[in-house]
Amino acid sequence: MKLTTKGRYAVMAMADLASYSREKPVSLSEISARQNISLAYLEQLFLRLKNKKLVKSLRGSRGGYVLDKPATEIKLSNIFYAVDEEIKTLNCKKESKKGCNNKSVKCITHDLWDDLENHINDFFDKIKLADLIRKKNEK
Amino acid sequence: MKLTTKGRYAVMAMADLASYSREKPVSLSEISARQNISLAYLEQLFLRLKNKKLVKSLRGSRGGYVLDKPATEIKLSNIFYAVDEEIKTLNCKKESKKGCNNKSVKCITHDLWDDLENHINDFFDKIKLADLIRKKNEK
DNA sequence: TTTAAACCCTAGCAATTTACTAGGAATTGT
DNA sequence: ACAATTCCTAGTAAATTGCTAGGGTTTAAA
Repeated sequence: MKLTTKGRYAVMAMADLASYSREKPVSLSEISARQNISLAYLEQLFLRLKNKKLVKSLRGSRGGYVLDKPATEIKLSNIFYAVDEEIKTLNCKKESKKGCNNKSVKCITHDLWDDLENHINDFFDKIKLADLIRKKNEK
Repeated sequence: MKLTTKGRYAVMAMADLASYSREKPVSLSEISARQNISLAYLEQLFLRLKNKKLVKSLRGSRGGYVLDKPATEIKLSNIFYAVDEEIKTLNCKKESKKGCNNKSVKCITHDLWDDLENHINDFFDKIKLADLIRKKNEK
């Protein structure tokens, strides 16, 4: 069970953006340099973040990105969702409450994995981008 | 972020074992049939579970496995650890509290991933095999 | 004493997923 | 004009996953 770079990088980049885009947009090459993430990979992530209205882009020279809403209103779960970082603990269907592994009954541990998924999602639901920045500045 | 079959199957198999091995050992082919997990794959998992003293084997005909300690004393985290299902959220080193991504400073989100890891581990530390069985029987 | 049912153990491998790279097009400030 | 940027799609090497294969060894029971 491990976090992929998609989710990890997306949160890192958003935190970077939130820290540095007070006055002017931040270009991906800046973020790339500061966070050590390849530029082309960042571009892919920001396409999705833009589609989900988490960031706004300013094209052309001196362009870049800014947050599309206050950092206090962006949950980490929003970021994860935007870049398709999925929390998947079940292979049986979630909706159909019975019928796992091609059987007619719910598997023994079905509810367990469901609980785990909720447990993790709660974690990301509770934390806002602003919380990350605050923590960083406190040090 | 997804759970691999190693951890998932191991917990399912252990829950099955705990439910059915009251009087006599349970063979892997029984578990394989009930849980829909390939026999050869189960064998691999049980080798590890045995090494970590979570189950005891009885070889030969009519043999099988039994729990090596009461279901109340087996945490899900023990099972995960036994089969190497790792919870990994960081790619930077955990011990060295600074120095992520080949840089000299801790990355912005280092503590976040650390917290997430603890959050997930807590979940598996709190739940015992016996809890799964109890839940199942209550229904 | 033979046989079958079980555990024991290692190696290998196909399919999938991940983590990118490549290559270009469109936009805009200077 | 031109340099810096975002925009967009494809492709692909490496790693990981989820097994399978194939041979042991042990033991109860016929």
